[in-house]
Amino acid sequence: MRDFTFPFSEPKRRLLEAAETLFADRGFDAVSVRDITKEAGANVAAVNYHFGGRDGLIGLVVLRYVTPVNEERIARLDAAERNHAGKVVPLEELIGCYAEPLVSAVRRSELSERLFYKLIGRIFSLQGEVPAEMENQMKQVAERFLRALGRSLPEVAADELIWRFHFLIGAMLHMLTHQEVLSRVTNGASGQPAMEATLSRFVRFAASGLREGGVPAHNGSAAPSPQAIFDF
Amino acid sequence: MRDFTFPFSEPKRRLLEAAETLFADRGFDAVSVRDITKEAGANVAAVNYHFGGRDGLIGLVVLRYVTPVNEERIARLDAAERNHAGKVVPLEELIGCYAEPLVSAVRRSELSERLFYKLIGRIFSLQGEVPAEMENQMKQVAERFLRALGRSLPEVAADELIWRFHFLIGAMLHMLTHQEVLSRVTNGASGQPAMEATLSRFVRFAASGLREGGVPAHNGSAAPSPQAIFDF
DNA sequence: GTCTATAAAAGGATAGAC
DNA sequence: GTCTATCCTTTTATAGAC
Repeated sequence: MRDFTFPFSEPKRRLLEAAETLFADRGFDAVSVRDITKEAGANVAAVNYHFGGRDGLIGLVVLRYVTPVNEERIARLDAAERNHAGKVVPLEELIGCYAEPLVSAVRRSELSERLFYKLIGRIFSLQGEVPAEMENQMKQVAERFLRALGRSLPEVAADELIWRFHFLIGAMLHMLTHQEVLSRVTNGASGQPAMEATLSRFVRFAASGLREGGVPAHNGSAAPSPQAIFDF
Repeated sequence: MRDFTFPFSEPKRRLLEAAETLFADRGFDAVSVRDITKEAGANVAAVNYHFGGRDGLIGLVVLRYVTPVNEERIARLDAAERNHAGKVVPLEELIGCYAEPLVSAVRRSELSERLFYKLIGRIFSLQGEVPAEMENQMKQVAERFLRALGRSLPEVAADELIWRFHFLIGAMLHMLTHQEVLSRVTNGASGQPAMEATLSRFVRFAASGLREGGVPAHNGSAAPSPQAIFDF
């Protein structure tokens, strides 16, 4: 996992931390260079000197959050495939390899859980304007996971699997980034469950959706359904 | 379904249309009042006169897109429950009542499909700063659909169902708002399927996830599973 | 590396003529 | 209702002292 914390001088680190907090809270567009330098106790010129301008800072913030997550995803997938040596990795485990690095990243972050997920949401709603390296990472991760998922779900066509994986990602991001909205909209009926419980719910939901028409649940040595059922 | 098109004068309508296009394309924060008035061929003061300022315009754009969708959701759910007179509405049909109004709204819109979904994405990434009326609508819609889903899935606990519905919403929004990203990330392997096909995939995925551990597919008179399975 | 001072542009809003 | 002209604030970026 790449370490983004070391190569930065103290003022640079403070600027970065201030930027992350403010960007998370108010959104990239709503935070000015002045807001950041003021919060960091630096002068207005500091952002230009250290990051080459506002856009350079945004790009760095984005990569600093996205890169460790994607690297951990690959590392965990490597480990899972090693552990199952040649055999198929259970679907729930694959989903865990993909989703959990996002959850564990919050612990390494200086940001609060609330702000961290808010920042993730803002990064993914940048739409077409994400840094090129972030999209490269997403490509590599998607390719690896789609290959692994394909081995676990041989009865699902490749393009069908892509879309199901896409749905999974949407559900995962929404789960993380819209917890507060859910709580408000349901008048608190969603509860305040620990992230582990929510993640477990998500994994079961997603695994079931990915299988769709195949075997309904995974219990170790269950035989996979020979054919996907399309009855809708 | 409320009609937002009638009560506006011609210049007001032009301003609104320009605002929607620009907001969709560049994001709310990135578009200035001057951009909008220039695009609409009006003068700078027009936005303030007609909408009481920039924020008023944004609020109107949001409600104009969200309200008809939510009203159609309720109308379709009403119709479905009427058609199944007292009996349980099939899960796939409920999901359709929720998701399809978003898809059919694009046809009524002056915006291209691409821009329409981009705008939807921007609205939902406003996070805590959405208009109060939008959140009220979301509350009422969620309440109605959760009740209906609960009748179709009596074996699923209420809070569990809330989270599964939350996952469904995330998958649906991501499906609509990140099609282009998916295509780029998969090097075009996701194809350019018609929205009907994608929606059908989504309905099957979501129904399967909502059932999770219950009966794997719905075929008319299938008996519901007596108990949800929690084996993860 | 860090700061102050300042340039140069763009932002929202409004007063008042028509 | 529509327009022009203008006010005032805030923005990014940089030049140049320390």
